[in-house]
Amino acid sequence: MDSSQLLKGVLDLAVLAVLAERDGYGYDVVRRLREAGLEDIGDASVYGTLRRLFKAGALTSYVVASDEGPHRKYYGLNDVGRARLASSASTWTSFAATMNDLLKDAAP
Amino acid sequence: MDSSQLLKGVLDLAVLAVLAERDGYGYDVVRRLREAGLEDIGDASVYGTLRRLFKAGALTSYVVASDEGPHRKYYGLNDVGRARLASSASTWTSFAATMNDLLKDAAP
DNA sequence: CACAGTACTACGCAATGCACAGTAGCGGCA
DNA sequence: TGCCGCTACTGTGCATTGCGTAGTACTGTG
Repeated sequence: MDSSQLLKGVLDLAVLAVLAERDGYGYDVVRRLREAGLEDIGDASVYGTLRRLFKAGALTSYVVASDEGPHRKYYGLNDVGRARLASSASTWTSFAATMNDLLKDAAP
Repeated sequence: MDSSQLLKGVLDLAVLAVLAERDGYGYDVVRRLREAGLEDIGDASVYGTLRRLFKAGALTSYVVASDEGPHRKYYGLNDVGRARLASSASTWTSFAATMNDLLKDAAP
């Protein structure tokens, strides 16, 4: 099964979760998500998600010059983002529990 | 958070799971999914999924007359469907585990 | 200077859940 | 009889969103 569809609606949550640990810029978020196990994630998806979340008012953004490459656009959570993370996380948790029950009944 | 996006890529799995318990027709599958906890599921989504899975060769289909309403189009798993259920279930399980780890780190 | 790695942007596609509308059979009720 | 509500299914079109691809641009290395 292609796991890409599983990310729908969850990528926001995943991005918020890694930014909750510490601020990060796009390329960095991609690497952290891949290290966390989301290996097949596309970089364009992450950049798109960051822009969406920022546009939705859930993230702060500041540019930092780097001496190891181009400038870096850092993102961090604000109050809206933290609230969104909390609410999304609880929705995810109960949804995952429901799915696990379903699967348990089907394949005991 | 809107849970509808969470269903992306998982509705197939949920439908396969309920059909693994026993054959069912569209309306019945909708009810069973709602009882299982997927309360906001739309009926058109389920009918669409059943058609998609059938077209993909994962389901058998037979029509049964009913004396309590219109005819009922039953669906059941075949070998392809069972294989798909097993593979999707394992993908889901590991994906869910990854997400739970991510969330645990973010909100300990 | 070519090239690899880093970092970001923009465009368009494909999958899919869902709303809405339509068709149709059945039983109950006034 | 006529209407309503429940059951049951189909078809159309839309919105969201992850991703592929291409393009821009900076830095250090050989």
